[in-house]
Amino acid sequence: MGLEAAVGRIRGCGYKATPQRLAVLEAVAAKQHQSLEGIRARCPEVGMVTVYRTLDLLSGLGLVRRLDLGDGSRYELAEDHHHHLICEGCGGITEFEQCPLDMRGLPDVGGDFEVRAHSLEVYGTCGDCR
Amino acid sequence: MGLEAAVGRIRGCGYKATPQRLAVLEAVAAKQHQSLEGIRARCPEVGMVTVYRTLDLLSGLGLVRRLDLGDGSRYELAEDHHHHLICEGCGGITEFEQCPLDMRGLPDVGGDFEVRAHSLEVYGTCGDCR
DNA sequence: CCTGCAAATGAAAAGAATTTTCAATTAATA
DNA sequence: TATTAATTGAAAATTCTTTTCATTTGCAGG
Repeated sequence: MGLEAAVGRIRGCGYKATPQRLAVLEAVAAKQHQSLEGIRARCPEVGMVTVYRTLDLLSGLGLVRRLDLGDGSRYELAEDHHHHLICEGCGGITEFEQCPLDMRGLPDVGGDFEVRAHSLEVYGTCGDCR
Repeated sequence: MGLEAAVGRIRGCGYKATPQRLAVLEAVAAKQHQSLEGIRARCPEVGMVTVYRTLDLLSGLGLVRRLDLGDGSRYELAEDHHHHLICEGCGGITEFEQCPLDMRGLPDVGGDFEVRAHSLEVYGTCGDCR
């Protein structure tokens, strides 16, 4: 999603597209899986409080996704559906698009439970760390 | 895993099986997916600091698992391999054992990346909330 | 069954992280 | 361009977590 599309989404939901909000969004977009600290460093002109509030807002709008991979919160641009490969050696995070799930046959799924989304994290050791 | 087995595991790793540690472990075991607050309520005789330290220890020993399902940290007894079905309506959490993953064919997996574990959370709406 | 000692505990303090408050500013509509 | 409600940011408040350190205790060895 481009910047203008994001502006549209923000305005479309009745919020203002302020420079601070766009700066935070761009900071998140600059690199996937950043911590709050990393994001803050990329938009130092935006006050801390506003960063917190904006990440909440953008998460609520579905523009940004909050991750928890074991170390505090991280954020990523919510563009495509993907999962994470996390190396326990170096902490590196890789994304992969291919979705190895087959929900058919799950007990409740398809019956009572209506699936909206899912998240999958795979932990292990990457080639370099082995 | 029974209580004695847990005591064995704690002692076996060179730690003391104190009443506080057992109380925290039992508190976690009383109900899956409890928040810190919930656990604390089940062992009010144990100091807050000790609860924090004990959960760290038990996680490290692999007796307890820390979850993050969107709202702060939750804890569960690390017994069997299972995944979570999370209802976004009522917040209810259901476990399911069946593992709908087929990792074969994943790009890096099986090649460079050595998988140790994975976690899968499925979000949606349960029957009651529909 | 005692004893000694390193490990563990808990209270208080320190330190982080996050949220609230509120006056001043600003985006967007008419 | 004027108006207005939303937004911002600084400070304060609150909440969460960790550190410190004196006291207590589990448990291995005698």
